[in-house]
Amino acid sequence: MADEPSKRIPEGVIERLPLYLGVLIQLRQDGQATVSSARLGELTDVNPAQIRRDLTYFGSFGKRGVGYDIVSLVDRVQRILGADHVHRLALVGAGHLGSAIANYNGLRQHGFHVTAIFDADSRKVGTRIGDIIVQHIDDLTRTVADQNIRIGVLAVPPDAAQEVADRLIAAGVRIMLNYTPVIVRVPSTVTLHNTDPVHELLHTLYYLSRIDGVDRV
Amino acid sequence: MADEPSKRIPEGVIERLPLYLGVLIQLRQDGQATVSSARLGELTDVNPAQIRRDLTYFGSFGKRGVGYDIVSLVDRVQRILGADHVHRLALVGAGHLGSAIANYNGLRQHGFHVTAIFDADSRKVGTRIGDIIVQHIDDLTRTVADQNIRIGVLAVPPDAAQEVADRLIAAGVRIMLNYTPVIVRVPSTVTLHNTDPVHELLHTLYYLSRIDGVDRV
DNA sequence: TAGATTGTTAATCGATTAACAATC
DNA sequence: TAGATTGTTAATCGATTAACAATC
Repeated sequence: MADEPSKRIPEGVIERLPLYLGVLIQLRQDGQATVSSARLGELTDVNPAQIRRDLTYFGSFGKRGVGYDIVSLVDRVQRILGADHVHRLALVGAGHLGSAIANYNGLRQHGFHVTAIFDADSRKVGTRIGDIIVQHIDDLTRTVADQNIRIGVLAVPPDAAQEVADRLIAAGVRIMLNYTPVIVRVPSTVTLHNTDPVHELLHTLYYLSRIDGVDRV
Repeated sequence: MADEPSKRIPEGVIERLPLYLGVLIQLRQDGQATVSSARLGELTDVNPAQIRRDLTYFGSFGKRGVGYDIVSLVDRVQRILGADHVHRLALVGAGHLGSAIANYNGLRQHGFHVTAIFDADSRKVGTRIGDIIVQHIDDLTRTVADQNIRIGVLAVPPDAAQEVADRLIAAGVRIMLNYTPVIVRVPSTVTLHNTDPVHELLHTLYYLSRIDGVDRV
């Protein structure tokens, strides 16, 4: 593969690529042709030198004196991330959170297609969220395997999290997004990403208590 | 303040504290009295030396040969983060995502009380989510100021994000959780945290494409 | 050419971790 | 006491950034 890295790529680089991509797509939509690392730095709050360095891990995509061609850079970054083709998603949990995720347009724009939704509540089974009919969770293993789905999203109640995760993995899922507060155990072959609003709030909260006195109730 | 740090605390330390806290609360619930950094390391996937180092930024809370007293460590970490008292939250957007957040129990358990919900859709105004009656977004400024709310959550459509953010900040919000894919601009006095499932997926996706061949459609 | 901006080096900065003396 | 585990130092590791030669 042309984009295959020669050295180990720092985690931080991979975290920033989606950020660059988002801004680049925006610029492309605005009809811009090229962009400098300086401008990209303003738009993303990242040091321009860092942007240039991040990109050179994968090749040299810019033109000295000019900048980066936006259309081709979008293309390169998408290829690096593996976002240049469609990925099917299995969503487990058809509650408010599940519905929000299934209806979120941004996913489809980036090639993420939710093609299966599961719930344990039989009253929800058979209802539709967008184009997809909710299936019973007992059909998870078969459907995920049949559709060859590699990405799973956990939007279930906490006590179901680990069991559902195990089932998804057994059915072939390799990437999991966990929207549950539970610490889910996965084998090292699976990439797990946790999103808990509590963690995020607690984290930002620290800075609040330092900045101003805070009203202690 | 007893917990006031003497040196600059690395960002990573603050990010890990909520993780430790979650596990510690779990252990407390299980009736454990003490925990070693080794055990905490297993449960959080963090190097034990790092846990010890992280904690010593704020004092020495452990006992050599014994470990850490769980009850008092929970207390200390909560105080460090500012999670030892109640924080009111303003939630903007009463759609699926907003409902999911408002109904999420974990928030309340950590002292985060959603006390105001706003929406621009007049059909939603007056309806109830949990205990809270949805207000029209035009009441945002007054309510947020009156209730002295410092934390805002953006769960609105993308094109409304920046404007709502501006209103929240003008009304006194200092911490913002952005569940919108938009890059929101905030003054340096405001702490912003972005959560976009697309970014998270793109990020994990990179590792998938390296691990196995991936089925290119 | 003159001006702009990349790609890359080298210096700096900061974070992680191994190791161990202190001590419960 | 002997064993366990902290707190802390020092070494390692890795990431960020300033600076500038290359070059469009």
